[in-house]
Amino acid sequence: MKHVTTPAAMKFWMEGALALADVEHQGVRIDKTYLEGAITSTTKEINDAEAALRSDKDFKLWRRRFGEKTKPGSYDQLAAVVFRDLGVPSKKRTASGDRESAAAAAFEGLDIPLVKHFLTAAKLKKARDAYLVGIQREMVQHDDGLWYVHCSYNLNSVITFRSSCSNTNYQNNPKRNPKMMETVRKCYISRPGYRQGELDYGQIEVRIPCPYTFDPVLMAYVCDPTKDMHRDMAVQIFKLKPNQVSKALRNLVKADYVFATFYGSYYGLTAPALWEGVDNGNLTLEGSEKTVRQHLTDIGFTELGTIDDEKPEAGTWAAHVRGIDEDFWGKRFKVYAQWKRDWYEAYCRDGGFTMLTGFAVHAPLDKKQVCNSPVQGVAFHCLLWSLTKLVNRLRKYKMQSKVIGEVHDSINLDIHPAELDDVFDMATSIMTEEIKVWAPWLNVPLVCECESSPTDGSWFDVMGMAKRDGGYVPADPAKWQKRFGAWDGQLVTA
DNA sequence: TGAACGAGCCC
DNA sequence: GTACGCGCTCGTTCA
Repeated sequence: MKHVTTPAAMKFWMEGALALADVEHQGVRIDKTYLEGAITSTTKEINDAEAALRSDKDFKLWRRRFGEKTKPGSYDQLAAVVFRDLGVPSKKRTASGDRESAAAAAFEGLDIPLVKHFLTAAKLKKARDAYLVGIQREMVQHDDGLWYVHCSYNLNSVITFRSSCSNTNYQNNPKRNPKMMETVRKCYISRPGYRQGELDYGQIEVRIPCPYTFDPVLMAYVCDPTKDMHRDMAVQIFKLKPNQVSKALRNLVKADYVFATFYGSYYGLTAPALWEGVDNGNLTLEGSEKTVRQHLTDIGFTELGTIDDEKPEAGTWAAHVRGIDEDFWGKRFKVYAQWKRDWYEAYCRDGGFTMLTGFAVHAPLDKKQVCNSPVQGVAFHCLLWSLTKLVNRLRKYKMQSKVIGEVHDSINLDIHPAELDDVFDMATSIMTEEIKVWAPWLNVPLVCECESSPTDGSWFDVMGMAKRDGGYVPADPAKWQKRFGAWDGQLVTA
């Protein structure tokens, strides 16, 4: 057998399991009073949204079709009413092809109050039932009289050798939707007198491809802090000057083009996503009132173009993005593209591959999985190695700070205020320097981003920290001041 | 009662 | 020649 998991990888995995057991044992403190209030108020909002749904003029069609079986939470029923009774043309079908898709994306660009009320209620129900009620079900009282959840971290359920988390899943708490994020993350609070801390591996998903591919362009992007791949791609895709790229447009390109394309997407999916994305956020050019949509019209893009087996018609947005794809893999990241071909060919020849961390894989995978899983797996292994070191070192030095969670590329802690600088220095040393001894194959630097809440803060309250004059302070002091008042440094208030 | 499915949240 | 990777949890539907 050519590919065999190394004894070192086995040992690493077992030690990681022990460290995660310690994380599970610590648990995350829950604000029980806030949680109960949030469930009550969210329930009220759900009732209001469902009342609006029931009194909508189109709801009589729903009644007529489903009668006593009417369920205002049913996506099946929503699809029937909208795409049959209202005669709205559907853009896509479900995976099985059984019916029209009723996912939120299928209604983009439509202004149907019935749908708006349904989706408002659905989002609120998600927040309440999957998150708030999930936390409530799992929380337990400790001897200190306070309430905690103890999630399970699993190392045996992910084919890429990442971790997963269940009961409840700490790894998918809302972050993008501001209201949902606030509602849910305020449940997770610090132990009395502690701070919520977060240690992120910055850009790890574009750094780990470097030791596999040695792509010089990618390596230059992650080694030079003045370079910005997402901004560059926004400039190219939207034909702008760098200073016209807003943060929101950069984020759109980052999520819906760069990452999607790295993971194996293509213009057939990314072109429509960008086309609709500029309208969803009503994006404008930086320092201007002009919308990105108007800009696209001005430079001649007035049609998305069709996505089918044929090449999209010249002059359409789809044809333009197709050209971007060709440049992306054919020129900009051509070394990465060649690695993908070589790596997949070797997998087919050998019946498997071995990750940089020594994990052998023999599973039947498609090309995307073969090329993505060694990157995602190894990115997580860097996190797990660091987490294990940190857990063991905090114990060794009898420190009071505790690791309480992990989200693939970040570590969450309850940090004792007196230990704030020490924990951040220790973590930075482990995550950026000591890791190089364990991972000598790293050919680009790894970076650690430190975040903290005020003392007694919640997960909602964490903000970026920066080291100045030997100690850590808010990276954006004005923002911190506005939200929390004076920076409380390492003052011990408990 | 349980499984399949569709949906939506995370990295 | 190909068409976004990996999870967990929920409600609906149906056997």
